[in-house]
Amino acid sequence: MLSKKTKYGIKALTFLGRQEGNTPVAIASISKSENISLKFLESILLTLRKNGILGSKKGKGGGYYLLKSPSDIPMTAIMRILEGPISMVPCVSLNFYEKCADCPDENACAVHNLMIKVRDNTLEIFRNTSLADLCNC
Amino acid sequence: MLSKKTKYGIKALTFLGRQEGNTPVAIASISKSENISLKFLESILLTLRKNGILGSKKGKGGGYYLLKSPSDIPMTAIMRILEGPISMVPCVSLNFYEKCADCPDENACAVHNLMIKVRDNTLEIFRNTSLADLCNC
DNA sequence: TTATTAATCTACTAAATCTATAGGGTTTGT
DNA sequence: ACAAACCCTATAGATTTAGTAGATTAATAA
Repeated sequence: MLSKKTKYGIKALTFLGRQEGNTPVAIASISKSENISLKFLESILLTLRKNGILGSKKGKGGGYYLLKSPSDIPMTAIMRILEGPISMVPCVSLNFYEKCADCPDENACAVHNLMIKVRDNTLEIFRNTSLADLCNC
Repeated sequence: MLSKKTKYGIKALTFLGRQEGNTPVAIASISKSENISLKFLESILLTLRKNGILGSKKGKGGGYYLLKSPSDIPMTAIMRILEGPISMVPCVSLNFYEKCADCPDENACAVHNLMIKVRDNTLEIFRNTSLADLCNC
C-alpha cells in the first residue's frame, strides 16, 4: 500500500503542475486545497526539494515550485523518492537492491521470479506516465 | 513492499506444493528447508488454514497440507489472505475498498486514476498465476 | 491401558520499525 | 516587521516480526 506521504506528495506535485506560470506556491495554500496536514506536507515538500524535483523561495511571496516541466518528470522518479523501491521485494529492485537473507538462490525462488513480472509491469506504467499526465485528469 | 509474512507464506505454500502426495508436513520441516523462524511460520500457516488454503493434522505424524491442487490456488487468493489488498490505495481496491478522507472526488483524483492502471496490471498477473506455476521454477 | 512423544493450537509479550503528525525555534528574503 | 521556508525534536499509534509458555490432540510404545 502507498503511504500517505507518497499520496500527498503526488497530489501536491499535481497541484503545482496545474498552476499557471511557475510562481512559488505557499505550503499552506497546497495544504488547504488538498486537505493535507500542514506540517506533514512541509516535510514531504522538503524531501522533494532535496531530491531535485522542487525549488523553493523563502520569505514573503515565497513557496515551492517545480524545477522542470511536468512532462519531464516521470512517475518513476517521484515514486522512488517518496515511496522508495517500486518492486515488492528488495531482491528484484533495480535501484534499491538487497539480497534476501533467507534465500540461497534467487533464480530458484518462486517469489523472486513472480515479483520480477510484477515489477516489470508496474515499471512500464510509471515510465510511461509523467506528472503532466496526472495533471490532465 | 511485501511483508515477510507474505513472502514466507508463499515460500511455504510452494514447498508444500512440491511435495509428493499430500501427506502432512511438519512446520519444523518447512521452517528448516526455507529458513523461516518456526514460530512466525506457525502463525502464518494458521491463517492460511483459517482461510481455507491449508488443512492440518495434529499429533504425531501431523502437519500441514494443501486442501486443493496447486493449480486451483490462484495467487490473488494467496495475496489477499496474506498481504491484504492488491491495490496500492484503498480507494481502488476491489475487495477492500475504502473512501479516501482527503479526496472529495475520486474520478478527479490523479493518484486514483493512476493506481487503477497499476492495480489492473498487477491483478492480471496474479489472476493468471497459480501456485502450480510457482512450484515449477 | 498408560506413558511418552510429537505435533498443532492459543495467548501473551516485546522489541523494533514505520507512520503521520505536532511543536517550536531558526533563517532568509521582501 | 513580517512571512515564509527550514530544521530539529518528540510522540502516539500502528504494524511487523518475532519470542515465550503452555494447552491440546493424536499416534505409538511400553
